[in-house]
Amino acid sequence: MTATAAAPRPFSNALELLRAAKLRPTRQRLALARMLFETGDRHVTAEQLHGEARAASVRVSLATVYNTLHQFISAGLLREVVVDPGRSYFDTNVSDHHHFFHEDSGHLQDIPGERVGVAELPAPPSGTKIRRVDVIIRVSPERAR
Amino acid sequence: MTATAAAPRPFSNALELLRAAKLRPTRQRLALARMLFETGDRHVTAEQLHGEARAASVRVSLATVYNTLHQFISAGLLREVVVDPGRSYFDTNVSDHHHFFHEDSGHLQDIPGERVGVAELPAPPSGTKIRRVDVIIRVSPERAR
DNA sequence: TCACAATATTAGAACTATTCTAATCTATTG
DNA sequence: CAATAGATTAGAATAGTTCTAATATTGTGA
Repeated sequence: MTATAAAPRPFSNALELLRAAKLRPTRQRLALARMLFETGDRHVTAEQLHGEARAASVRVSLATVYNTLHQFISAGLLREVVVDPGRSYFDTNVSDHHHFFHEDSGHLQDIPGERVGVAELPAPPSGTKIRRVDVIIRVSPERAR
Repeated sequence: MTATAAAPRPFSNALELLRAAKLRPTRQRLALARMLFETGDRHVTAEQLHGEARAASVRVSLATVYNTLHQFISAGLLREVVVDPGRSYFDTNVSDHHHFFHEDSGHLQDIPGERVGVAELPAPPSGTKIRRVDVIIRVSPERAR
């Protein structure tokens, strides 16, 4: 049993990753994939990523950034984290984990380790199935509020 | 020690509740408070509440619905639940509890009992304080997806 | 009760994040 | 290298929410 396309990460490079996801390796997708996956885990908004791309002289439209992010989600390379009304965060860490959300700065941070979990997970309402459990720990500066 | 203004709920009526929150009992606020608090726990969006009001022939603008919801949040009568990008839910249950979110229908539901909690709550990042812990269990119809 | 000041409400404009459209461009395949 | 399927784009459109500034209502103190 060797490494297969189903494995969620260890892609040595963006090109491989796009191939595995059956997405044409266009200039834009390659650049975005590199920005997202070649550094450690990241939490970005579409606007942030777009800004970053332009700052790096990658010519890409905001529409393409959105398209690409959604394609990456469908491919299981990315997941969306909902913490702020009217702003979507995209998380490159797709393993089971949860988040600290810094309410003042809007910064999102993985909770390290596998230490957080829900005690006594309740049964889902009948006829439904649990798709995901999100734990958001909202924090703000000690003295604030 | 009799009932005081600090107690979060048992208000027999909307008028009392507004008084305790130091909000003038205007026609609109009274109507909205009744719709929100005189039946059991509710989860509504601003648009839903607005529609309901109009259906009940309460003349109130959407702007006022938003203003009022935010004032109720500030007064601790309501809390916001963030589960859906670009849509805010307002929850009349302000006690410690968590939610099932039905991804297909957009329906939000309290998880009954005090059974859900986070095991081994991690320490917050230094310099910060935990303001709230949200657990969202996302469900969808058994067969769907 | 009345007049006044403080507070609320409103319609509609504005704003933000996101999605859509349909025209143009690019990658892949034979 | 031509044909075609798929990708990108600018800009328009949309959805939810907030803002603005004009008007209306409420509580108060005489």
